[in-house]
Amino acid sequence: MADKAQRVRGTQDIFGEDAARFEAVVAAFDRVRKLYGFRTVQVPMFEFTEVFARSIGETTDVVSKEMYSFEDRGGESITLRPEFTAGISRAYLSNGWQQHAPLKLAAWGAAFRYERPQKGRYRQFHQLDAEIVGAAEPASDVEIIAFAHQLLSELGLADKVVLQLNTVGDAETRTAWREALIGYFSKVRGELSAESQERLEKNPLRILDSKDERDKAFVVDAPKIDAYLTAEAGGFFDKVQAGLQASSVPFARTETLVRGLDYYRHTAFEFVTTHLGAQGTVLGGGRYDGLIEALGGPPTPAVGWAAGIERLSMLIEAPAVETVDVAVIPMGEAAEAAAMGVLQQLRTGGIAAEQAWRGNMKKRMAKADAIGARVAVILGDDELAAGEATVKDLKTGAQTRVALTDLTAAIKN
RNA sequence: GCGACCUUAGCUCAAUUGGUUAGAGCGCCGGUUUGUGGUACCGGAGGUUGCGGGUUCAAUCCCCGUAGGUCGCCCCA
Repeated sequence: MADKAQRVRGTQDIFGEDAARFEAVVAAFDRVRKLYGFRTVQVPMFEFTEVFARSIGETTDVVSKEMYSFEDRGGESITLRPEFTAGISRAYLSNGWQQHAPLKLAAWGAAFRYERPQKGRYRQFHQLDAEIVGAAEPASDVEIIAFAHQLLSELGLADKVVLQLNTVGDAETRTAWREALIGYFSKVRGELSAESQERLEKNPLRILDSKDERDKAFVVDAPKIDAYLTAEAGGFFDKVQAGLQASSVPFARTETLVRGLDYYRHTAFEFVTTHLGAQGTVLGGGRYDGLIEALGGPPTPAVGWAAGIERLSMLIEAPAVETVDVAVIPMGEAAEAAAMGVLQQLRTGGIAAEQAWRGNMKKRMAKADAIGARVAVILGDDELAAGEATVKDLKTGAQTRVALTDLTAAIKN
């Protein structure tokens, strides 16, 4: 079927139960976000390539080989967003949103990454995103993590995920720790996995969460960040942990948790599950105090997270199927014409209604069941002549004649 | 980017060591006397076996390529 219309690899057509799951996740996000005072923001789906290159880091995989970049007709290099943080930070600068700081923002939508598709991993995927820009206080870290925790709890995932928490320290800490790690791993370089030998050059921190047994043996005794934390960084992390405890948000200190993207400082966290195979991270984030500066702005503290909507969708219980309350069943041509008016009356009255317009009476009743209707409005020549309709309660089977003008009220009761 | 497995009706799956009209369930359409349902029974439509090539008298089944999916690595949500 070479000619059969085919969708682009790694994209999805979300429908039926999948669509209901997706919607349930977004609805929960929108509900909880309001409880925490996060305002919605819409930023472009594409930006100048430079926005992502400068903020995420030229050497990262995301930038160096996973972006959907193209030249537009004006000759500008444009990139489909691979994540939300860079675009939101850019918007913060472009629009002078410093005046609103600290600014709590929530966004959701599509993001794009050219990767090998797997379960829970797509080339066009969808994220929930939360950011607090312009707040250096550890309380903001606590708040945004509490937000994430409540969201996951309301999605029924409290027992399926674990919050892993770590700090990568401030710039000074990070530099010192990084040097120590490079020194330590360089001595055993030859015994590391090929991937980790490469990481040693590009991103030594990531050796810590390697899955390779050869690496794990050395990771155990690798320099710990706690020994390199400055007094300030250590104090910050203490306050975050205390705040989480006060907020009843359970977490597991995970010393090997590091961030792949360059802009992170201090707090790093991930909600991880064992129910999605290799795609364990369901929500991840941290503090990125260095990012806005990297975009050419003033030093601006910020903290945020992103969650994969598809991954969350796969974990939650299936939502109840959507139903339509009323099925209007006309029999005969005159009734079919009259049904239009009945439908309009019901719908404008706030009642979900559909018309069964195909097949004999039996088929139409079956249609009523199929859409989950609890009431059938039957319209035939008899009823029409009397200006009435037969209203049938599909649970009890009870039928009553109701004047057409009273239909909406009668069904609402 | 690397490795492995998978790909048969709209959906989920069958088809004996390659053998001649590729089956079932669900769904869909129609019917079981003319306006009453979620069950049952009967009938029907629907497939160039992902696509391309090769081996063979013969391929859904073997080989190669290609596209997509799945699992792992990498990376990450």
